[in-house]
Amino acid sequence: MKLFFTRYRTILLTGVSLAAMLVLLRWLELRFLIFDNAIEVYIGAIALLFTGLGVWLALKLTKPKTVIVERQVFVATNADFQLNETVLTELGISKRELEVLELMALGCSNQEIANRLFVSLNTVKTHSSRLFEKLEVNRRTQAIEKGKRLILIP
Amino acid sequence: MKLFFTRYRTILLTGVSLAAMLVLLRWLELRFLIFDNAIEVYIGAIALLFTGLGVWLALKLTKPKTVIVERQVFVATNADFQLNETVLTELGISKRELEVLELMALGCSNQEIANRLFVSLNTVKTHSSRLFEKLEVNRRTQAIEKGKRLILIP
DNA sequence: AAGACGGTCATACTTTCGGGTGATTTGTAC
DNA sequence: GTACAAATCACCCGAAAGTATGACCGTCTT
Repeated sequence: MKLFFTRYRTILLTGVSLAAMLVLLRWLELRFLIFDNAIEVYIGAIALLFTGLGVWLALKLTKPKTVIVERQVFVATNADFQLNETVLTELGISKRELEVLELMALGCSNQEIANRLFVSLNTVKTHSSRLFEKLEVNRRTQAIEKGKRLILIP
Repeated sequence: MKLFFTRYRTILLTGVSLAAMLVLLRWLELRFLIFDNAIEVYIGAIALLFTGLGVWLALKLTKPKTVIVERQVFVATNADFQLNETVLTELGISKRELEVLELMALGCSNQEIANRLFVSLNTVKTHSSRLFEKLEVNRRTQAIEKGKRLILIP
């Protein structure tokens, strides 16, 4: 139950808020029928409400406009990186685990890795902890160091 | 196919729920047309209009979200490590801070660094936190990555 | 002498990590 | 068609990491 809620939280909340809005509309409609001199207030409320809805929709659905800000960065040329697949198979490290390791080495937090791989934070934790077992380390920094030594990452 | 679904689940479901909402609105509109007078149609038009206004407002007034793209400037591959002292002095990184960075890159925890340098855990935290400021990073993994790129550590 | 700087340490607090456990689903190999 | 590995996700809890702030003490400079 809790699982279901966390998984579809956004959708549920969206649904609930829409429903609430409809109820509110209905209520306003009833009030309007009773006090029929309040039409301007009613219209105003509607306008406000749906302006808000529009803003929300736009913010929710727009893709971020990308403004490219160039910044010079020093980078060591590791063009000679050749993944050591032998070690990879020997240690039984899966594709996904390697991806996690790569992102770790770039300095990503677990949450950032989760966002990039389109999986949950818990999944990343599972991957990383399996990875640590296979690399026989306890920390992500050690994993990065060992990964570089074993040529699993550039 | 299934992969596609899982990856874009949120987006798909959002789309579906929006579609459902539109259908609902359409249905309500029809009800109004059939059973009631034109006032509801009017209200509906207002709602639509102001939803549009909201969208327009949001799009017009929202600051563009900036995505910083780093342009890579290649630097000679240093097979044998040669500390980049220029960057070191430019960023104002002290000797002690560099030592902490080196040990971090070896995978040491703060406590281990403290033991190795014969200082307290809190001191290591202070050093690392100053280091992060100077390197403009938030995590030790990012510090390691940037340190390697700037050739502060091998 | 005053100030800047680097190094040291502390307290208090928040966030992130990592370990442990259990579960479902899916694709593949047998 | 079942057995298995890989991938996914959840929950709990304690440890580690990181933030913010303040303080003290040498050394070096002006």
